[in-house]
Amino acid sequence: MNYTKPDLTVDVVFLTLVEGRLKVALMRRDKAPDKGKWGLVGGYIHTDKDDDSDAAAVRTLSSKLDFVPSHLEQVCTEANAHRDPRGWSASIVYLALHDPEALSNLLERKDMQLFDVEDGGVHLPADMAFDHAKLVRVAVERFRAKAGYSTIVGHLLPESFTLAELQNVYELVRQKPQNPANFRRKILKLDVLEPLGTQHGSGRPAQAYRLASPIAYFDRELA
Amino acid sequence: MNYTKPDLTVDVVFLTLVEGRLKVALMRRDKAPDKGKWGLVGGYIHTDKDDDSDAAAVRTLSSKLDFVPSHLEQVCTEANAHRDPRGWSASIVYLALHDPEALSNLLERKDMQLFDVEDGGVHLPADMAFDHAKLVRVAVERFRAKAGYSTIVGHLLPESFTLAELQNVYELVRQKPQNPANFRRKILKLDVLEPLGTQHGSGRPAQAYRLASPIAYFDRELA
DNA sequence: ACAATAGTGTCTGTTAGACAGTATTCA
DNA sequence: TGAATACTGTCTAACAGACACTATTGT
Repeated sequence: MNYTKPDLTVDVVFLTLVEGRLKVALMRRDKAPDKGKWGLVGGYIHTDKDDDSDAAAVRTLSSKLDFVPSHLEQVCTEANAHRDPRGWSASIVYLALHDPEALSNLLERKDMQLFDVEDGGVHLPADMAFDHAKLVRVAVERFRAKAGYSTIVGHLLPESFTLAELQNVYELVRQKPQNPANFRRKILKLDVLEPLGTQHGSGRPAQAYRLASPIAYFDRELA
Repeated sequence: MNYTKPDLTVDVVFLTLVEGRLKVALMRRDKAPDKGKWGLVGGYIHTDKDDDSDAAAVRTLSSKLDFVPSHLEQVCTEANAHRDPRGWSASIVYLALHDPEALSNLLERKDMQLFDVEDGGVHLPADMAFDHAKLVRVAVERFRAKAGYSTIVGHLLPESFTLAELQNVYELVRQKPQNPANFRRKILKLDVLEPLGTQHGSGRPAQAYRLASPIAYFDRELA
């Protein structure tokens, strides 16, 4: 058994929704390699502190952003000889989602910024660290796909939301307009929402809902 | 940066279909730890030989089984402090599929055997190595789910197959009987099959097909 | 001719999509 | 009262599921 062990890291693609556009949180790297470039929130797995890779992702988010998002799931593992100039390396990629409300204080940090991932990522920084542009693309693709057959998009909204808000998020993520009457019927029939109070806006007040469980799956594409 | 690097391995859940039952290929471990127990086809990533983790999976299959399956995809990565008694370890889990035809010669090897994964895995060996029982469960679950909205099950059949054969596989994997007339209409309308010649059996000969592409996805559950 | 398997026609209930209409609030 | 937004009713076309029927082979 003579071979060098690869490095093992976690990288988190943290998405949120600002002004109707999907954004990813990137941090400016303060260390070589790729110092100064924008990269994902990530870091080495610490075998002395992390019980498993999920815990490593949570610890990384806590320590770098001081924040734990409402949804976190593993996407894939990117592992090859070329992604890091230092040599063979593996990164367990996570997708994180949270509503933007709680993020305002994070945005004042100079080393973190939200970048628009819409339009195929043309608004991302031109020279991102390592293969992180690809990791963003893969995670966003997975997210858009999963949005079609699950309630995952609920995590981009505050806990309590109206059907109009939910429909709006579906439309943004799936890039397809929905008919309000049909959207309402479809999602209510799925029985995944729990009614809360009413929410007041500029017209008739709307019934508020929350997700009955963190995530539910459908057997057909909803939107 | 002071921490010990975790071990990084690939483990392949190799499934095939024998006598109408889904089987997984397991090998008897010839080394400690867990020597003598049944485990997945797997091994360390060799940073000197493997360009990426997919290549490591292929090399492992080639060297241990002398065989490369028709379908191979990454499922997830299981990474924690407890799965290997030697310490923190990460395994990139792969799902592999192949029709059983080419496997007959492999079955004569004493260190490899096919185990039935049906009925919730009750026919698997009682004491499997490491967390491999869980890895089998996760990969089989993923496979059954993906079978519902893709042509992935085609890889459990020879390249050329009839609709009756395909329907049979769907029924086995999804554990739900299908109406032949409706199944035929649904799958043909999806336009994922390419007609070949005809295949003769004990009644009227059937049109043979093959997958038009290695895998295609549907927007609703097919079966 | 008959058994066996492949494939088609057609009816019915359910669902998706379109869109008109009603309900409830605020200014 | 009117603007704005929430919600409901209803029509139609498409589709899923059930099942009766026809087609083509081997024996």
